[in-house]
Amino acid sequence: MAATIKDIAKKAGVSPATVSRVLSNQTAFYSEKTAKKVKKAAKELGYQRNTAAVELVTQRSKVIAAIVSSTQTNFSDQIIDGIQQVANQNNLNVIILYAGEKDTQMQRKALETVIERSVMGILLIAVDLDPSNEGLLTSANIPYLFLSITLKNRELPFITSDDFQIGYQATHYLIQKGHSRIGLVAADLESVTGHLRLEGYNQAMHDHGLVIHPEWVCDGDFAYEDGVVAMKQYGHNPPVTAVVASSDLAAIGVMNQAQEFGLKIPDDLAVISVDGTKLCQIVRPQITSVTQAFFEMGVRGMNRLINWPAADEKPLYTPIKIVERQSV
Amino acid sequence: MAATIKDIAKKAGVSPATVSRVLSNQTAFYSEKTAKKVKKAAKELGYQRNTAAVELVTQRSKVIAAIVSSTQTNFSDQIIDGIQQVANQNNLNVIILYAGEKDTQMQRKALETVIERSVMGILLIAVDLDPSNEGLLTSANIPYLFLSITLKNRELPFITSDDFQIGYQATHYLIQKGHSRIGLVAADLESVTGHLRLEGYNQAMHDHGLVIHPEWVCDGDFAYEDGVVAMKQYGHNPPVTAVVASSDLAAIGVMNQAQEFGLKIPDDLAVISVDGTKLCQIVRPQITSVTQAFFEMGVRGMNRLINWPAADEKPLYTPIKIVERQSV
DNA sequence: AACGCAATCACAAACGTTTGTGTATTTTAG
DNA sequence: CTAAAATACACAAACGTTTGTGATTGCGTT
Repeated sequence: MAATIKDIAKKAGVSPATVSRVLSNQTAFYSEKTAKKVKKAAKELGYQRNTAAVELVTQRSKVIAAIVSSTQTNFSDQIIDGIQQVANQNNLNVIILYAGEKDTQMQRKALETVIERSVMGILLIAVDLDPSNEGLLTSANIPYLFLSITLKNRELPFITSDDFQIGYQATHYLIQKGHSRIGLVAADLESVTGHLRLEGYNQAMHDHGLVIHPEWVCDGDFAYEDGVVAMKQYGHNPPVTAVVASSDLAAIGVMNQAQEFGLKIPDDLAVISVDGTKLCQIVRPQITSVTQAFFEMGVRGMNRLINWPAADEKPLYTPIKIVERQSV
Repeated sequence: MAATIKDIAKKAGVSPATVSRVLSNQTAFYSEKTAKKVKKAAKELGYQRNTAAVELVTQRSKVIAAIVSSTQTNFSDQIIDGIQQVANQNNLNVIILYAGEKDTQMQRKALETVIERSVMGILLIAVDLDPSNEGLLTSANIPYLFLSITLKNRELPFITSDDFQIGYQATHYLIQKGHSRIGLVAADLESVTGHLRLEGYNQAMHDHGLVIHPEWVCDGDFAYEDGVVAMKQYGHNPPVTAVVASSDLAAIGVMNQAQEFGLKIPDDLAVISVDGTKLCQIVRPQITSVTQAFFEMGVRGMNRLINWPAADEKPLYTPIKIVERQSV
């Protein structure tokens, strides 16, 4: 059904080789006259290039794969925006695949899909790769980069925010505002990310001579529900006067549950969240947050992939900043 | 670098043809003994199939493309979840592409990308296709389906909610609750979707003998900001006692601005939104909504694509239901 | 011992493109 | 006016796989 390069060649009275060179603008190889004939024929036939054939012969593709885990909060959109922007500038295509959350099978399937297609680069957004899938990725001979996650395996390249700093600065900010009894919510302690944030939190407490109460930190998974269960654990008379929540959604969870308890935000309980997505601006009170540079993560990730294998760019971390709103 | 089927053939001492058949489980063609040898060799070489070659020769692919426009609110995640589920059941791959919002260029590029790859089906999620790109889509000879949008061009197949019913039922619900002065916010009147919802709204008002005030309907684009500007237009002493907002985000916008004005929700102003995403549950007060069956849209869309070209399934609309929460 | 039939495999063509190389044709230089 | 150089094109191989068809083997039956 679909027209091929040979059909065009026949119609224009030239060889397929010439058609190919015209269509890919190899200006040194053809005259303007034949170019016109070829382009006209191509248009009339509604020609669409067959990418499979192109990639087969050229042995490379112009697509970047972004593998995203379905996260509780939706910061990945911002990262993908950054990716898209750079892709457009460089005439690359971006395809996005879902890898579930902590779903080894889906991770594997997504990886196999993109490796079989031999994409030119793989960006893994917030995916905590199962060790059993690492081999697949590393031996595929395709540039790859983790985004928005700190990994156990430090050999794997990644770009993210400095999670220790996130924990430290959030806590430090609350201390500066006069708080000394500070909780940590939805910490996700099994992950490196969560662990580092906890360390930052601990360090900040320690630096200011505050005593650390392990029962003030609540585990969780960045989810809204984790925020509410944490707050329920604190109870009507919370032992803390402020909490740092590890995601915007978790922060909303604690705020809602706190209000359920009749507590006023920020007077009875101050809240600072990490991420700083639009959610912070649309809830009331608006949430003061440690805002991450997600868009920039996407941009830098793409640039790094494009310039592969660049010498190791040093700065692995995108900046964070505290945006003051109404919740503390 | 990467191992091919020929390498395996050499290593296992068989022909490439046999390797191919073993690897694709054409059980009628080989003995268990050679199968073992082949599989062993394949594993040792870390073989990954070259999809470009496969698709070139078989002339078909196992990927479904989902083209999404970057929407204000994020219901597309739910649709994609539905798509993914069916895809997994049928051993298909899903790739997602962004088409910007009302960006003709990006639409065209996304379409060309998937057509060149001759995917087996295209799902367009909430993309309002520019007429200039219609030809591309329709002449590509690839099954396609629009999701979550009502189109001007009724020739194009789509699955969505019944927008007239959305407008009608939302309005009717408010009337039943005793309201007679009802506004319509962020209506997106240029789109068919917005137009139909307005018709539903008008019809419901008319059916109950209520007078229609055109100045009570505010245009917009489903965005949060559209909600706040609409509310600002209504002012401190709004002429309406209830509004239907055309998205959850827009509803939050009016609610926030209303509270800014010192109005209590739902006592001074009732709000019903359409969509019913998780946002409705996490804001306070929780928003009563006309909830759409996004997940089901994805599922039905996929099934329709898979069974292409099925006889025209009749029910083009997925169900909607009103979920009562706290905002009216 | 000769035959037929499965079972198992190898051969080779085909998919649509890119690209190195060869070959006419035209242009330029001397 | 001739030779060299540049231009414009065609030929054909190659990419990695699938699949129709033909060849070989081994077995059981007479």
